[in-house]
Order: sequence, then structure tokens, then C-alpha cells
Amino acid sequence: MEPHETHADLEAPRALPALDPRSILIFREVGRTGSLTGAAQVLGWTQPAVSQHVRRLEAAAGVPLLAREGRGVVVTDAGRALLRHADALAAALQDAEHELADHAHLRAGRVRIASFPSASATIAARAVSDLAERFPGIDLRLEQLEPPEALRALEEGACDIAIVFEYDDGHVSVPVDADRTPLAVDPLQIILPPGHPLTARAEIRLDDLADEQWVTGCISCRRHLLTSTSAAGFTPDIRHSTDDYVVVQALVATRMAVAVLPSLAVRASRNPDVTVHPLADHAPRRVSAITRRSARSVPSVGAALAAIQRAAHALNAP
Amino acid sequence: MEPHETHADLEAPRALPALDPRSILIFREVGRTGSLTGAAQVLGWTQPAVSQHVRRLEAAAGVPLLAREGRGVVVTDAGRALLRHADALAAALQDAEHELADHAHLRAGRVRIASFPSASATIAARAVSDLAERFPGIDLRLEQLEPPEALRALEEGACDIAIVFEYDDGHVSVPVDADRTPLAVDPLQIILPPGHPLTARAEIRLDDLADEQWVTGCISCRRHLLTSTSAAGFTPDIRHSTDDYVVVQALVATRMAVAVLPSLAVRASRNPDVTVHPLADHAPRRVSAITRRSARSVPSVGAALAAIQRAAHALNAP
DNA sequence: GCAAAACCAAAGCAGTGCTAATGAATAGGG
DNA sequence: CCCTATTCATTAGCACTGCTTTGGTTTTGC
Repeated sequence: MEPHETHADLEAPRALPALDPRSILIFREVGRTGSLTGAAQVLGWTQPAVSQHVRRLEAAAGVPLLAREGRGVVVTDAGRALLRHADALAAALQDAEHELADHAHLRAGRVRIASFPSASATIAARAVSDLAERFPGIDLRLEQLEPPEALRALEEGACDIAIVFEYDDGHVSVPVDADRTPLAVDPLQIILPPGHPLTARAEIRLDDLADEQWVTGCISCRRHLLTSTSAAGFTPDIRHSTDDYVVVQALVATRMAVAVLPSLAVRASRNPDVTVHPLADHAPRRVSAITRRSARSVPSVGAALAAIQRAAHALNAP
Repeated sequence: MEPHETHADLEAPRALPALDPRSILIFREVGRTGSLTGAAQVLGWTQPAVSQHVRRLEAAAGVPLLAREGRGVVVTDAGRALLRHADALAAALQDAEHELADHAHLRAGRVRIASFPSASATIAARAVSDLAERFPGIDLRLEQLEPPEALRALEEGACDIAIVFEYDDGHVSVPVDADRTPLAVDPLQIILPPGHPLTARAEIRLDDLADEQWVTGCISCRRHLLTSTSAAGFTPDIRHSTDDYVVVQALVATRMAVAVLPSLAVRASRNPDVTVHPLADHAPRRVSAITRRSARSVPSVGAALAAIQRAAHALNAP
């Protein structure tokens, strides 16, 4: 980091203003009440305290602001000039306080949520509508991203909350300064066409489906399926592939294939022409919300995270 | 001064803003430089000092303003909102400083001078043009008032400098908290028509004029004349009276009367058809500038007073 | 003429607000 | 891949700011 000697004036040690803004605000009260004592009462101080502030202001300005007229004071021309600017100053401060209060009290703010499709349609959609109703001032933005992209967006500061899933075998790489909030345990389910022989079975295992034709979902679901079937001792005959769970169910409904789908995807959209069955010997995927640690104390982000948790719990047990 | 109980909220003890304006300005530097360390360097402070200011701001606002991102910080949404208002605040402060600096360095200000006619045409006119040239920014106002009215205006705050005269017999009543600046000793002079027998005399005394017809000036000059002639042992035959010294000289020029005029009045306008003679046995009137004590430290008033003194001295001995 | 009101002055003292020193976490470079 | 430099947090310490207290002056009102 080289010293910017070429722009010495830009780099010049800019001191704080000679006029203390606090003193200006105090002087403003003097102008409003017309006396030092009056201002002191308004401020809850003693009179000498106010007097000292005005004195310091006058020393910094090089101009008398008050003319001491026996008992009482009168504002000078310069004092009147200062009072005009003091109003602008107080207004700017008020505006700043109001806007920050809006953020603090959830009347303003922005939350960008990234979520994978089936969670978008269930948890996120519910949370967003909940938040929008409770806090209309918050600017809510939902983007559809698969877990790796969602985490990258989080890392780049492009989103505030990433809703992701992970299988036990392939952990998502969470950024170092991020917090994980578990949302749901999402079991996998077998999707069969109506009338399929296995629909009568009480329990279905993966290797029961070794001879079927398959349609798979998104890449990580597909990878997980391959890992699981390999463990079960067979290689699935994958004929179709799509990351759209509606399409998956449609293909199953037309008896072109069987599929394994997370229960969230079925919750999001259930094709009436398929049957859904628990998959016995299979670890569920886990859904969680990831936030940057520093973002959790931002009120709007905290509220959004809470709403997402509520939505997830409501989904788990209603 | 009745308590405004009816508007309790207006009278409510308005505390100073929760957000310290100084801290906001410091945070503004953080926003500009992008780091706490950078802001500290600009301000000539250490890094923890800046850090504490930001921390206090965040505590007061209830919202994080910076997201600590490993090494370095990033401004949050709320922080950006505050930075916008911080610019307005800094601008208001700058404007205030500039305007007060204008007053301090005589680029702005207002001076209201009250003066009696002959001083207006001589001392005040000279001082005003001098000031207007040196300090074009100052708003100069000259009002024509006889001494008693000028002092009343001063007392009421309607003017800043009163140029007055007084005779030894009748002192003007100077307000308690006022300062007197002697300007000139203004001797009385005898005004005679050309060819008057006395014009040949080396020295003229008042009682030489006991048998003349008189024209008198303003009321206090007339009163003073009566006092003086009474001491000299006669009562003047006053035929005409006017407070306009041009008219006085015109009447003398037409041989209708003789007169006594202060030398300032002759300086202001000299009728070529009259002769002017010193009045030997007569105390002069004294001209001085009166200011409120508190006004003398106002730069523009001080400069005006100095200019008036210069003008008076230039008039005395050029 | 006295009492009340308003401001100034000086002294005292508590708390603010800075510095100094240290530690932790990260990014960049050899 | 470790090593170093950078940046921020934390803590302790201390000086000085800034408020209060007390007392005095001037003016105003009864």
C-alpha cells in the first residue's frame, strides 16, 4: 500500500469539524428557548454546562453567537446564521435516526434468500409470505439456486440466507464464517406408477428396484442414487434425467420409469397418478439454512431466518 | 412567560440525539476509506478509537453497520443508509462553518449605523465607503437620527453603532452597557454674511452678536446657544429655525441673520457666500461613537467602528 | 430596597474517549 | 504449504473533556 503522495490533498489528515455538532444542537435549543437557562432545563442540564458549550462554539467560530444583554441573551447575526444550519443538521440527524430505527424495528431492510427448488416451493414460499405479511417494509428476494451455487452466492455477498440440502455422503462445503441452522430432515421416497407390483408391499428396499428403468433428479440426487445403488449391489438403468420434480412424477405416471424423490419435492407438487412409498434403508437428506455469522445480528435477516425455521417446523408436523 | 402546558409534547425534555453526530462523521470516514484502520489514519487516531465509535453507533442504532468479514469490514445495508445521511450532515456542518468563517473574516455581516446629519455627511459617509470597498460582503446601513433617537435605537437593538454629539452642559444619557469611543472635538463657528462689520475682527466673542438677528439649528444646538448667550448676558433675537445646515447658511448668505454652526456642518456643505469665523469663548461639542459592549467583539461592528475612527481622524487633520 | 432571575467565573470530579499492548483470523507470497 | 503482513477485537490504563457545584454580578419586578 503505497502512500499516495501524488494526491497529498486527498490524503490530507481531514480533521473533524472545528464546530462540535453536539454544541451546535445545544445552541439550537438556546435559540429555541431564547435563554441558556431554558436550554439547560430542556436538556436536563445545569446552566453553566450550556454556557460552556456556547463559549466553545464562539471560540471555534471566532464570532460571538450571543449578545449578553444584562439579564438574558440575544442571538447575534452570526448566531442566527448558525441556527439556520443547525436546523438542517438536526433534520439530517433525525432522518438518520428514523431510517436506522426502521431497520432495527423491521420496517426496512433487505433479505436475499437463495434456495433449491423443492424448498423454494415449500419452506421458502411459506416463510416469504409470512414475513411479507408481518413486516411489509422488508424487501424480500428469493432466488432459485442449487446448494453449491447458493453457497457461492452467500460467500460472494450476493445473498443473505442460503437454504441448502446435503446427503450424509457428500457434505456441502460451508464457508468458514458461516452458521448452519438445521431446518428439516428430508427422507427419500420411492415414486411408483399406479398398479406397480411393489405398491402392495409394506416395505420397499432399494434393491427391489434393481431391474427397473429410472428417471433421476438433479445431479447431486443422481450422484447420491448411484452411491446408494452401488452399495445395494446394482447399477440402475437410468433412462431419463431432469431436475424438475414435476417432470419426474409425470414420467413415472406414464409408466416410463420409477424414481426416488425427496419428500419435500413430493410435498411441493404431488402428481395424483403416482404412488409414494417410504424408502426403508436409505439415509435422508438434511435441509439447513446457512447465513454469514455477521448477518445474523441484522434484524431483517434474523427475522427471515426465524420465519424460515417456523415454516420448516410447520411443514414437519402439521 | 406562561408555561405552555397545553402543548406538553412541545415542551417535553428533548434529549440529544441517540446517535452521536461525531461518531457518524467518523463512520463516514470508515465508509469512504473502506476500513477502520484507514479511517483512523485519516483522522490521526488509532484503530481501536474508530472501532469504539462504530461500536457505540451500532449499540445506539440497534443495527450492525459493518459486517466483519475476516480481515476487513463491509458496510451493511443499514450502514449504507446511515452513510447517505452522514453526507447530508457533513454538508450542513461545512455550510455552517463556511458561513461563520465569512462572518469572522468580514466577508459577511451587517452593521447598522445611526448618525446625526453633519456627521452622516462627513464621518459616516467616509467610513461607509471605506468599509464597502474593503469588505464588499458586509451589509452596511446608515440611518439619520439625532443623538437621543440614535441612542434609543441602540438600546432597542435597532442599530449597532450610534454616532452622537454632546455639549458639555447637556450630556447624552448613554445606556449602561455601552462603550463610548471619542471621535472628534467639534468647535462651534460663527457664520456671517459677506461684508458684515465683524468679519474684519481677529477674534469674535458671542456678546459681539447681541444685537443681531439669528437663525438656529437643531433643538439641542438651539438650547445650547440659549445657555451660552444667557451666560454672555443677552437673549438672542431668534428669527428663524431649521435643523438643515444648508438652509442656515443660505439664510445667512441672504443677510437675513447670523448663526453659530458646528464646524462639521460647515465641512459637510460650505456656502461660498458666507464667511466662517472661530468662536473664541465657547466650548466645543464632542462627537463620539456609542456601541453596545457586547457588539464590539462582532467582527463587522469592530471593523466599522475602526473605519469610523479613521474617518474622524482623517477629518481632523488632513 | 429587596427578592428573584439570568448569566459568568472558578474549582472539583467523574466518566468519556483516547492510547498502548496483545491476540485472533485471514489473505497473499515465496 | 507455511510464513508474514494486515486488519480488527479486546482489555487495561490514563488524561482530559465536560458536567456540577458554589458563589458572585447585573438586571428586573414588586
